[in-house]
Amino acid sequence: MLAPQRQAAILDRVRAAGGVRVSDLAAEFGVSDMTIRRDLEALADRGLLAKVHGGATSVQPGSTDEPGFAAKSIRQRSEKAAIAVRAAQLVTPGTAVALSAGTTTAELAQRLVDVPELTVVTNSIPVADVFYRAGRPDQTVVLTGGVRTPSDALVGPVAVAAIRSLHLDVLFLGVHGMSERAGFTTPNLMEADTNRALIAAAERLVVLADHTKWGTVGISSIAELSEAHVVVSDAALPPPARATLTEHVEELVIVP
Amino acid sequence: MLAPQRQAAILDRVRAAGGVRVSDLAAEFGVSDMTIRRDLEALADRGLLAKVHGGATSVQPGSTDEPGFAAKSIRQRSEKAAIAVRAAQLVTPGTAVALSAGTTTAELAQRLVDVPELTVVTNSIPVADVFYRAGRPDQTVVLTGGVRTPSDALVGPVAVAAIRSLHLDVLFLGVHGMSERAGFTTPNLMEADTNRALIAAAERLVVLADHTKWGTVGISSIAELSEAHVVVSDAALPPPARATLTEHVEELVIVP
DNA sequence: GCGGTAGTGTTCAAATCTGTTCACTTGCGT
DNA sequence: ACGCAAGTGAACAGATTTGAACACTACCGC
Repeated sequence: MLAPQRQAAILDRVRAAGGVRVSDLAAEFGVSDMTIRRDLEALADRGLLAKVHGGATSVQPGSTDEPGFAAKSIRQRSEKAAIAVRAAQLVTPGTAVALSAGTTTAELAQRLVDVPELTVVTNSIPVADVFYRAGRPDQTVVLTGGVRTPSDALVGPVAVAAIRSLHLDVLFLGVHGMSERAGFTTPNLMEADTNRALIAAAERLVVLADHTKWGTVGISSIAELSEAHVVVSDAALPPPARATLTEHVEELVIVP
Repeated sequence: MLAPQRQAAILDRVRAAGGVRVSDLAAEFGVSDMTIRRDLEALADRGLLAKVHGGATSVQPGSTDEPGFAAKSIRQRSEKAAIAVRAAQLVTPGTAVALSAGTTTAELAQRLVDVPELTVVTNSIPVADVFYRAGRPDQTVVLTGGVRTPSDALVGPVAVAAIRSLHLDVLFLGVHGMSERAGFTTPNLMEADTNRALIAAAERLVVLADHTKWGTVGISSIAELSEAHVVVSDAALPPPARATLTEHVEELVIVP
């Protein structure tokens, strides 16, 4: 077995089990402890796991801040952050806003903890956590109920029923794909249901989608392009996409 | 198991149950008391929990509580654990159970992750977390929505509405106080509403209450004593309390 | 108050893990 | 053929973790 293969396998083990032991890996791959240690050191240098006495553990997300998720997505994250900053400007103090589940909306949540008198409705546990940790007494956070998906969203009939009983001023929706034909889409059927309920409960719809989302089509449609009032995206969005979006939505906001 | 993994697991337990005992953890992880103490010390140094005589508690309540309260709650933990073990025996695989918020129900949750085909409804984020981390595909966990209280319970109209749409076989209810006159009580008005909704949605009501709860009266009544089908308590419950409870409820279960 | 029980921290030894150094093999290009 | 760089294994000294013993302390019931 080649070293890069072995390291990839180690990484899988760490991700799956949460932690590995040097001695176990050495026995399993039939190499010496030293070799495993060197593998772990290489992986730790790339920020893919954390070396500890006796082995290694997966890097725990959220413990400190955002320890390098993967080198390649750094740039995309800064675009998401920029989109979140711009979207935060669309929020008026004292209103009721909804945030769907997703990394971009989680980023937006961080920017909204300073908005006074805000009422926030979300089906994302991480998003609710952001506001809860801030602990502002003038803000109200409502978590919709439901069944938890692997991406920490709450979905299903309970979530939909909870959302139906509420009326929001504006929904910030993170999507997985958008195209002229399919509109806004997600790969998760249950999440699509929940998101449609959120759209129905909100006066206005703001979609947050970086340029990589254009042309991607998830299995399940959430809404037509024309249902969005505002789409916030980044400068790398190609001109044809801009033209199509401008045609369908009230306002297309591009962040630098 | 690696030391950092063990410490992370300890932290989870503390957050879920509000407190842990050294001896319990030592038995659970198969290490010596000293090792657990050193883990707790390391975590306490990082401000992640508070060490007390006999174990550790979540760092939250340290600011307002009089000294001694935390230690006392730790000492009662083994009683709560025994109550949880006994209550777990009342659960039939394949049924739909509800768990209210509270440290005792969190303890019970740990005992229920091994029950096959279980559907769990709860308004407690820590309880939902316990099942979510176990990640059993045959179990369904439904989190009711609502506004988050300082004790990580979800309450309010959204929670009540979500619960009303569901029908459960049995509810395990943790209470803060019980007495003949006031029945089962809690100090939190909003939680009382949610708990009443849970009672209405469930066929049977099992109340979990260690002996210290007898004679305590919270501001808000949840239910009459006679509304409970089963009460599970511990051996330190005084004879007069036993007599009164036996008179009102179908079954009084005392754990040794 | 006072004794008994349970919990705590210190100290020490054993076990285990770690990184460094050096030797060896293998594949590659000059 | 030769050098050489990368990868690996072995040995060893030093560091870390763990468990047990023991003297000390805190808490509870009486």
